[in-house]
Amino acid sequence: MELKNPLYKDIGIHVVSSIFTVDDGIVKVLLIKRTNEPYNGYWALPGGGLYNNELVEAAAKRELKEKTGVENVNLSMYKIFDKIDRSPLKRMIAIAYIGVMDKKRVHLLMETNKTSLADWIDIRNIPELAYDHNEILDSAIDKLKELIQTTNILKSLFPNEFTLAELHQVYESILNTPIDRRNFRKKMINSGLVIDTNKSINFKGKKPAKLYVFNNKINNKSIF
Amino acid sequence: MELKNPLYKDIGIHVVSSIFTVDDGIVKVLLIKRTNEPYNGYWALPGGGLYNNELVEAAAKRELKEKTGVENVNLSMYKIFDKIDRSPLKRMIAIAYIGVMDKKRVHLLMETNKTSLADWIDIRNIPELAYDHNEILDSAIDKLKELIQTTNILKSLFPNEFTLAELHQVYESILNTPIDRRNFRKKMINSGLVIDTNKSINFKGKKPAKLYVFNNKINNKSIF
DNA sequence: TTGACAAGTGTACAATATACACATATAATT
DNA sequence: AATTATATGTGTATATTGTACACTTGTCAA
Repeated sequence: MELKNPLYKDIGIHVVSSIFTVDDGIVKVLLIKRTNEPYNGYWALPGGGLYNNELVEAAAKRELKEKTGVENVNLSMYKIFDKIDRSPLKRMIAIAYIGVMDKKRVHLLMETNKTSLADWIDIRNIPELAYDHNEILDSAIDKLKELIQTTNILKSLFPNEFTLAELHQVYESILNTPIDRRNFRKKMINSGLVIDTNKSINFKGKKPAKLYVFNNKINNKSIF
Repeated sequence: MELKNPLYKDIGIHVVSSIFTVDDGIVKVLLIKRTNEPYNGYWALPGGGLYNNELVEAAAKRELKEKTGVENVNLSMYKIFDKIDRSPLKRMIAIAYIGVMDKKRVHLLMETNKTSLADWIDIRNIPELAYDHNEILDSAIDKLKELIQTTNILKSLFPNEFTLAELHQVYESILNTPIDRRNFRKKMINSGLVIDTNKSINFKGKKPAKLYVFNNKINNKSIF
């Protein structure tokens, strides 16, 4: 096909991921510290350029592994960031993904690899990020709030068994609002998002708590 | 920034739009007949390449106007289509948009312009389309069903006053299911999506029907 | 045995959804 | 002028779901 605009080939495609975890009630996002220009020394969302022979989501996963060491994460595309000047060197269109991980199951590349040092950062205390990544992260947080109410995205945070008390605390942390404990239990069970395993776990001095797992089928209506 | 993959610059970005209308109860989509290779003679969704100096949504609007004559349409990005071989000549990533138009307010370019002839096609009778456009259109139809229940996207179909009977017929056509007339009315009014104008219109031999307009604020919870 | 603790369950009330029936305004007919 | 056909407009009883709130239970430690 004939292309009208000679600069057409000069648009780059980036993938950017906002990976969240909940660490003892604190919602955190996975950031990398840049060690080269542009934005040398700034924190940024992990991401990078798309290769010609890979799918966009595969690129997001590859960059995530290369930059942070995190792998085996489910990603959902949620938005495109395309302002002309959002990257200083050349036009870059960012395709943004969102994901959730269990921090404890991840080994971060804490040694400096070619470009980055990764860490989990409290979302209530995000510094000035490289590029337009503050804007990308803000919209990812909004999307996360939506996704935990309509999908089983938190399955990645609790890949195995969990108690409803643990899940309750995560919902309150992410939605940043108190939720009645008893109604939360009813809604979670009725929504079909979680399944009773008929097993339970003992904590010292407390009544044993039932263990649940996430359902694999994805629901479609909002829980709250 | 150093790019690892020498083929990186060879990925093209396409925009593709699925524009819907409802014509006497029939849901139709705006297609163009291709008049050059590849897929010469096939129907296709209107779209084309992104220029270096324009926003993605602006490209979708520009291509829509060039290929069909349709302008002043609100577009919503809903998905990316990125299979490696979805376009035969070079790798093309399609960014897909959805929109709604009042057919009566549009003058299509029915004369052949450089590449296309446009027409409204019944979605129950879609032919084999160029590229992966059947797949793109199918997912657009699903998205349309979702959007009419959570946004005022149908404002484009009824930019001015309308009766609830007219709107009711459109909902039944798009959702392809009967909806109780009285409950539809209550939900529509209570949802805040529509506003009573306190005006009415007379049809021969029938009780005058109240006229409504769409609210500009966008709701966020499903109506049905 | 008792107390502390968080887990687990129930219930009354409010709000919303659903199914369904009758009254009303207009124009054409007699 | 009264009657009729047609689609508009409104109401209500019931079921379902959401919300607010209180008591009971199982374990460990004192």
